[in-house]
Amino acid sequence: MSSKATTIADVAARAGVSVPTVSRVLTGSARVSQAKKDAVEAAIAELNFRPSAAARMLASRRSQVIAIVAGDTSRYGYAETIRGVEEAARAQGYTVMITVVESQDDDEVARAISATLAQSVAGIVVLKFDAPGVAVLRQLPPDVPVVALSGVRDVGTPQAVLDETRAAEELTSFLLGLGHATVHHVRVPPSRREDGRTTGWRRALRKAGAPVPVPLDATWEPRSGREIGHALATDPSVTAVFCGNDEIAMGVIRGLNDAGQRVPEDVSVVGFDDHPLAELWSPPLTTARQDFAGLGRRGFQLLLDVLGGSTERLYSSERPEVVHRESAAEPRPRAAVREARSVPAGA
Amino acid sequence: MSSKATTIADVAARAGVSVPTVSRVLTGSARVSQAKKDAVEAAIAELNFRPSAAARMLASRRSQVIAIVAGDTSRYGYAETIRGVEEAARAQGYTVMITVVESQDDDEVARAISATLAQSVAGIVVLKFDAPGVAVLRQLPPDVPVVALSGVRDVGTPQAVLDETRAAEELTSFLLGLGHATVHHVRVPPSRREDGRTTGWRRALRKAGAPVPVPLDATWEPRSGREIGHALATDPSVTAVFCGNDEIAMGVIRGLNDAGQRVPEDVSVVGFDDHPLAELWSPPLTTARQDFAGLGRRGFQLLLDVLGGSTERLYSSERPEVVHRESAAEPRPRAAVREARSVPAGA
DNA sequence: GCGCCTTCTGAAACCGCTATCAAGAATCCG
DNA sequence: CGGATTCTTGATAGCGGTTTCAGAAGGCGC
Repeated sequence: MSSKATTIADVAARAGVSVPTVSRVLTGSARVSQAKKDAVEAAIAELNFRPSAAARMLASRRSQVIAIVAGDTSRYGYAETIRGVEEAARAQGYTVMITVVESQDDDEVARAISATLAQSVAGIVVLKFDAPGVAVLRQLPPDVPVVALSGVRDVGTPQAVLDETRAAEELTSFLLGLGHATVHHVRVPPSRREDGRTTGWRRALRKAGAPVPVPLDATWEPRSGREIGHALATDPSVTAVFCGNDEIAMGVIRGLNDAGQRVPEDVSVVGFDDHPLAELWSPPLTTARQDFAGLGRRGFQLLLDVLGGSTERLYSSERPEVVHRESAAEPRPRAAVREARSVPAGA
Repeated sequence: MSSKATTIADVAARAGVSVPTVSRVLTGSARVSQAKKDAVEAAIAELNFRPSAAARMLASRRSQVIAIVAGDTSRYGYAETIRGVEEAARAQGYTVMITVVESQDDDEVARAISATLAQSVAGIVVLKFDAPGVAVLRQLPPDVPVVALSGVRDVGTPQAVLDETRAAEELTSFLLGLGHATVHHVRVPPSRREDGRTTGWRRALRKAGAPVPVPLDATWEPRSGREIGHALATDPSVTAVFCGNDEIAMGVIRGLNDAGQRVPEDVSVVGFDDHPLAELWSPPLTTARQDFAGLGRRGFQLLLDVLGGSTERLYSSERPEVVHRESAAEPRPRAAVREARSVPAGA
């Protein structure tokens, strides 16, 4: 589908050299006299020749395409991570293909893997943020160069991680340190039995000897947080809430507000990710900043290492930084809580 | 990089048929006796054979890959549109490749086009939301199947559009109808000299005979809206603001709030897009709902029509629906404005 | 039972490029 | 100055499929 049916043979004819010589200047695989090189380059320019990636791939058994396999492409963390991978790949002359895996259903996972592998990609970056991602990773043939990107370290595959467990623990401990008796948790759909964020939260509570409430489940939709906020508002033991991500936190805050609770005066709410709108929300969200684009870039770099045949321990971890803003504060004293509660709810 | 070096020849040998026969069952291009067909299918399954897309492409000069060319991948509208294209493409067995064009710089545009075309794609979907997208569309060789996705209709290329001009006009008129003397406008980086949203806004003001303030320019960052909000707060003639997108609107509202102005009591603010957080914002945003994913799906469908050789007028337009929420209200009476202004700003 | 038309099927060519290899030209050395 | 190297270069053989094309088989009418 290239502009014209211009092939390497046309270029060779125009430049008065053989086909392999053109190939050599194209790939730089061997020396070519300056004169012929110039002639070839001129011919390429004049003919506006573009080598066919398919033919190259076939002949050389090498490819400049990488695939990103993900359960979603448009949600904040996913989109940012993809952006990071793409940027890094582009900088190195790689093209990126995207495969979406809808579910962890065997057929769907097999379809996605098939579609990806059929393209003769050089390597794969799997976004292991959710169950489909995990499933793909498990079913991928073992000899395919692959890097996993996620929030929790796993054995096996080379991977880049944002250590959400540690960050969640820190965030929860911070809330506890403020004087809250415990911290409730609203989680987003987990990638496995338990998310790193949930683990970190639980760990912090355990360490502090605080009671561990049952986590509440939100969907990826921010509005699901709102309903949970309504529910939370009816429970006077709720004074601090740790949400699986900022969007859910915003929903929860909204729900709490609907029910007349103020944040952070009545309830503290923290999120996760440092979404671009987190700082603009009222109140501005205390959260853990996740550098998704950076995760993507690190992931691609790792893939490059794998492709280069590196035998080192291919692993890169980074810890999200807790960002203190205004959605978390000390709990109000017991008496004050009662009092506030009897007052009609105001904006 | 396929799992094994399994080729069609291996399958043929295993099934006891010739190579072309295997190819025939693979592509369904010609009848094959049921017996051999079964044998081939069994062999394919046993060998876990996956035909090489590169080889197929080369031999058949056809491709099941489409490219999405976009100036960005992670911002809301872009990410959603990409999701829509990908979904529709996947449903039809197409694989999608992504090419990002950073700028409208000639070299960069040429690089992106080259990278895309080298992959022998079946067709291209260009996100014509910004200047780089427009530039790519202009420089693409004329014989490449391409569909443009955007907010303003253009001549030439087949395209799917979300008619933002009409929606912007409607939104602005609505504000005017509420009693505002004029509507200020904060625009996002435009794709051309003037955006559809800006045009619609201007048109509504003209029709109503209202003064046309100079538009203010925001970047894509929500926080840039905040600064503009601060500036807007100092101008008493500002009673209604139409923002280029919801995120900017949120920033503007935040900025207005910082300066002690309330929305919608003191100033009405409307956005554009109906971002998932728009309904959760305080106040919930009045905006125009843009179905980006739908745009993407329509775009892919159009591309399929182009590829099918359709000669009809390939064009699909949809009009965003105005969503009425609480960020827009009648202006307060003149006297009241004065009075409010003399009161110290409070949260 | 024979010629003619369908169906199936395999041999061979080819898609556009790279890898291998050997030949010819240029350069070097004692 | 002859033989040994070192460079360039083109012929040739694939890469893993698909696409003619023609032959082999089976079906039909008379």
